[in-house]
This record gives sequence, structure tokens and C-alpha cells, in this order.
Amino acid sequence: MKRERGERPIKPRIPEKTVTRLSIYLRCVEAFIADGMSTVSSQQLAERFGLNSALVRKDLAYFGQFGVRGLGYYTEGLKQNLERILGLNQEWGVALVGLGNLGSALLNYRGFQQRGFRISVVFDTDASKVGRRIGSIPVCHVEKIVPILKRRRIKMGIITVPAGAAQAVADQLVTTGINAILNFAPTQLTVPKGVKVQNVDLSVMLKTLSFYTSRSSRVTRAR
Amino acid sequence: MKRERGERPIKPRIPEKTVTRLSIYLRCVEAFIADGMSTVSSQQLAERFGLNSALVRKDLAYFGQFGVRGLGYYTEGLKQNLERILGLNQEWGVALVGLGNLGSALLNYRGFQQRGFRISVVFDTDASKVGRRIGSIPVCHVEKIVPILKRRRIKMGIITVPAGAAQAVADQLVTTGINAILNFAPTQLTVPKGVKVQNVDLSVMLKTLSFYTSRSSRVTRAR
DNA sequence: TAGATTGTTAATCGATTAACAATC
DNA sequence: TAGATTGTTAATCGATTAACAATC
Repeated sequence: MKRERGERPIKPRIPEKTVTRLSIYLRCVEAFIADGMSTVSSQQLAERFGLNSALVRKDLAYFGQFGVRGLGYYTEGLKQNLERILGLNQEWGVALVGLGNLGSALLNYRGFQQRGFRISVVFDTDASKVGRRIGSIPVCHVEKIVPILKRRRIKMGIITVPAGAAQAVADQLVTTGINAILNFAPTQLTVPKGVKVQNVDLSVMLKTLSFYTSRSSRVTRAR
Repeated sequence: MKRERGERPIKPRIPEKTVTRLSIYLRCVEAFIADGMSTVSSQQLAERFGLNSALVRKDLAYFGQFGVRGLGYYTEGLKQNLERILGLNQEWGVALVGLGNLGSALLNYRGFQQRGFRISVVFDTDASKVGRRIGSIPVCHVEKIVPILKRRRIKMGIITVPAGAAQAVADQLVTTGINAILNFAPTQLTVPKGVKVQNVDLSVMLKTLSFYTSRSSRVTRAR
């Protein structure tokens, strides 16, 4: 990224696919560290997922020059850089909305806590659940989302309510100034531009699998 | 798709993104049917997700000429075509491997049954779970995957075991001739070419959200 | 027939890959 | 120094969009 003296640095838009791959590189670097390697090349990183090494270098180069020519990347340094870039060097308070089967499973999911994601409040509409505590986490009524979240510094929400209720919940979360939503409801959420939504649509994924399954059965039969 | 007499029809490779969108079009068409509409245009479909109408037409045109010029698509006909294309006009037997929190949640998840996905056998290694039945669904030991699945016509598997065990489970599923795997373990599975894997990597998704959250906090602070 | 909308080709855009000078 | 590997530019590839003839 060469530029003349006095020019502003150009901030290139970072493709979402790059961000997704950063997490994967991080996981991979951690594996290399566990194997006792102190450096790793873009080629070695790429091989683990069938990616191109130039892509790995390009992805990393969006954020700085982390490598050493002729040597590769120091695993420890790369790990720390990736954690910093991904915002994993801090704790995130998370609100979970919807304490059904899926919500309960996520609440118990170790993967969250491990990476500094703390579900610190849960919301539901079911009177038999509201008012209880799960461990130290209070279960509150969905109507209280705005007042409760305004008092806390929570920037991420997880939606595990039925499709019909999801948009209303998202609207409330947005009102409280949340930045990111992980949405498990099978519906397209409409949110303002600054809010990032990740959809985990099991129903769409299953249909995609169904497509490929019926295709390969068809091919098999045809032979 | 014009071609000379006698030429073979060219089967274009269908982009995975197209397949994903088909499921979304189906959901949308169902909503339009519920609203009592008998036809729908590519423009109307596109608007619901901020897509381009040409993309909708192109996606559908991979599979045939379903539309009527000047009119649009008959909602009922399109629904049936999409269901046929996606293989949703039949039941799929599904094997679930891993009866932890997430596995249990999926087992209870209504969305599966609704679309003809029947989890008909569950596998785990935990001696306290193996041998039990959940409703009519038997819980068997993971060691029995190959003999049990060989006797049944199961073409899809869901993996909800820890990352370390996932590849071994995938290998076993592949041995039984499975076509598609929905993988919740945070690890890259290696499978033969004919097998389709959909990864649902919660850990990667959370990290992506964390990236955007910390970015927008940074931007906010900078102002 | 006039208006609308498809199916499809050509243009555009964005992401991936190849290639290579810089440099450890 | 010679070999290796980065960071980056240019070429390629694939997906999206614009445009429009075909046609209901």
C-alpha cells in the first residue's frame, strides 16, 4: 500500500469472506502452536483448507504486515494479531432472546464462554421461565429488553425466538444500541446499516443438503 | 438455452449460492400464497431480500422456464417446482450423531419434521444414553453407525459431537454411503467428492460478529 | 394492440489466483 | 550469498447486473 507523502491512507473495504477466513486462520495457528511450531508460511496455512496461499497473504495484508519475508509468520505474533483484529482480546456481554430448546442449548454451549462471550441476560415471554435464574443469569421478560439493556454494556444479541417474533425482537435490540445480532429465526431481519446480522438458517441449510442429496441419488440411479 | 439439433444439452454447473437462494424463494412464495396471490413477478420476489430481479430470473432459469412473459410466475406452480428441485417432495431419513445439548435441541426442533426430515436414529458414546429411546427414536452407540445405517436408507447425517471426534464420525458416515452432512463441530471435515458438507460453525460466526462489533465501537469512539 | 415481464446475452463488478520484485 | 517467502500488482475467473428481444 504505497502512497505519496501527505496522502491519506486508503482504508479498503474488507470483504466479509476475509473476516470469516481470519477466524479459520486463527484456529489453524492455534493448532500449529500446539504442535510446537514457532513460524508458519502462508502455504502451510492454505493447505489446511485447500485455499490458495496468495489469498491467505492478501487477507492478512489488509490489516498490516505481519509476515517476515523468507520465513513466514511467527505463530505467536500472528495469533495475537488475529485476536486483536477480531476483537477477541476482550469480553463481550451477550443477550440471549428466546429460551426454547435451541436457546437453552446455546446457553450451555461451552464454545461461547471460552472465547470471552458471556451471555449475561436472557429474555423470554413464558411466565414459567421469567423471573428464574440460570446459574447467575437472570431470565427477564422480552418487554424489558430496552430498559434492561440500556443499563448494561451489551453489544451483541442472539435471537432464538420463532420466526414471527424475530423482527420485533430485533427492533428492540436495535433500539438499545446493539451492534451485532446472531439470528437463528428462519426469517430475513431488517436492521439499520450499522448493525451486523449473521443468519444461521437451519431450514435453508437442510434444504440445500436435500437438493444435493436428491441430485446425487438421481445420478446414481441414472447409471 | 438454444442448441442445434442433435447436440447434447449442456448441464451448467449450478452455483451453491443459487441453491441457497432457491430455499429463500420458496419461503417467499409460500408467504405470497398465504397472502392469496396467484402470481408473482421476479421483481416482487427480489424486493423482499434486496436482490436484483435478473438474479431471481437467472436462478430459476437454471432449472426450466417456469414463468409467463408479461405475467410473472404462478405461485402454486413455482412452489411445487421449487419443492421438486430441492427434493422436498419426499421424506429424508436423518442420522443424528452426538446427543449433547445441541443434539438434543435439534432433535426437538420442529422445523426438521415439518419439511420431511425425520431423525430416525441417534448415536452417542455415553453409556447412560445408549440403549434409551427418545419417543420412537433409538439411541445407539457410535460404534454401530456402519452396521445400523447400512440396513436403513439414510442419506443425511447431522454431526453434533466435539471437534476432536467429528472427522472419525464423518468417515464412518461416509462408509455407509451417506450423501450429505450437516456439521456443527468447529472443524474442517475431509470427505470424498460426492459428499456434500454444510458447516454450521458457531464459533466462526461469533468471531465474525465480534470483529464487526469492535469495529463499530472503534468508529464510534473516533468521532 | 399496448403494457408487462420473462429468458438470455453482454457488460460490469468483485473476488481469487498467478506472478514477481522486495527482502529476510 | 542463495533460498525462501512475503506483500502487492496484474490477469483470470465467476457471479451479479443491465439491457433488450421475445412473447404473454
